[in-house]
Amino acid sequence: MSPYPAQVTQERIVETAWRMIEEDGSMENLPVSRLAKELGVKAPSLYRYFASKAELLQAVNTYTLSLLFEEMNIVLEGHRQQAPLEQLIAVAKGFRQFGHQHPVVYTLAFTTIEPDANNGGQDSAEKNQQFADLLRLQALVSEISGGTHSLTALRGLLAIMHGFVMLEINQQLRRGGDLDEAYEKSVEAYLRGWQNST
Amino acid sequence: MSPYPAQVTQERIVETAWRMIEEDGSMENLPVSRLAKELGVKAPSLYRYFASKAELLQAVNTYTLSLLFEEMNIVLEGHRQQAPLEQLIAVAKGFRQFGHQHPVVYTLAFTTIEPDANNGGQDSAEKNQQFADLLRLQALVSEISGGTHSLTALRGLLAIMHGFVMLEINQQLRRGGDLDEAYEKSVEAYLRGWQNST
DNA sequence: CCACAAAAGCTAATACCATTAGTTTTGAAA
DNA sequence: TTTCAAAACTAATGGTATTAGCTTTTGTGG
Repeated sequence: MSPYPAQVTQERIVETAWRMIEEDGSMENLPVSRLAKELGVKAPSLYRYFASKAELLQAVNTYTLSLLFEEMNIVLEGHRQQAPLEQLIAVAKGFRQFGHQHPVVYTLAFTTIEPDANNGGQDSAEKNQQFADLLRLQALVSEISGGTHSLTALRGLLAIMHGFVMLEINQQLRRGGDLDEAYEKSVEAYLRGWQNST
Repeated sequence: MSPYPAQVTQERIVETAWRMIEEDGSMENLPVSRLAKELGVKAPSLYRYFASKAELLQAVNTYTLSLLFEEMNIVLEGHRQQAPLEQLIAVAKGFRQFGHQHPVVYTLAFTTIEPDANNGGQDSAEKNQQFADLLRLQALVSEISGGTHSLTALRGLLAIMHGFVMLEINQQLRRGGDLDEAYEKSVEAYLRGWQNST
């Protein structure tokens, strides 16, 4: 069909970059040249697929978030029959586990400031799906906090999950003790706190 | 005493870098050459004071954390007479305010992985002071959670504060609503959750 | 007042990286 | 077999951190 069939695809570039960033353990230590070599291609060729390295990293972040949300959905599916509190705790555990499994790309995804009006109307179905996932989570939270504060309560839950994982990844919680337990107990305390607040 | 008195000091380099990083709004867009020019000096001269740019950024982070802890202490001083819950809420507000006022250096300080055994025994009094500050905070938390879980409860508090601020800075909480209120309500819920857990 | 030594700064060079311009290769279709 | 457009390549540009080696500065001791 096409003269000179492509040797790489956007998807393969993104997934390879994603893997290499995580393996290298550093966010910025992936020269385009090294990525290109891994793909069996020279560096300038990649600029046919991405306008800049920043745009590539943006795609990596989108990929990371899609994996994270997918993981959360799987967890929810596995706990369908349980009470909202148990479901939320399960989600929280899955969230943290994801952060531990992919600390570098996780951090990258949550610390890159995406230039707002940059991508005109790229709602991208990705974002729509993630929005729906969050609504689903909010519905669960709502059953604990009551509907009036469900968005507020969801935000706090996201904050405590993300904050804990980030502090752990950056080794800012090292004073001994069981961090697994600290995480679960904290999430439980947070949700319990919303229960008693008509 | 010394022939040829220095035109810059470590302290001035760090504080200038700190200010420029925040003003530029980007963590890595501060070439050593630009920092040097601002200091009225050429780039290589700075290597007399720091072994590498990474080491300089490390010093910037230490400076950021010292300001943050100082701020928290000021808040505590101003709320001496109040109940533990009010003191902790005040601290939480101050923490978030600091993050908003210095988002770039804040993020940098909390996302730079410091190579553990790098600096041999640099306990540096800075760290000791911050450790003492955290103990003071833990004592307050203890009066709500009970002593048994005070470290766990403190960790959760740090997580919710840091997580919320980080999500805000990276614009990952944008769905309208009052974020000021969401933050305060979430922190309150969290602490309330620890109260009922003998 | 003068010379000197060492601290501090400077110039020049190296190696690396992102990105661009222009050229070459490839394979399907005519 | 010739053509052509996509895709990849080579070569160059401009910017960066960092190093090596030289020059300047100035307090101090003669």
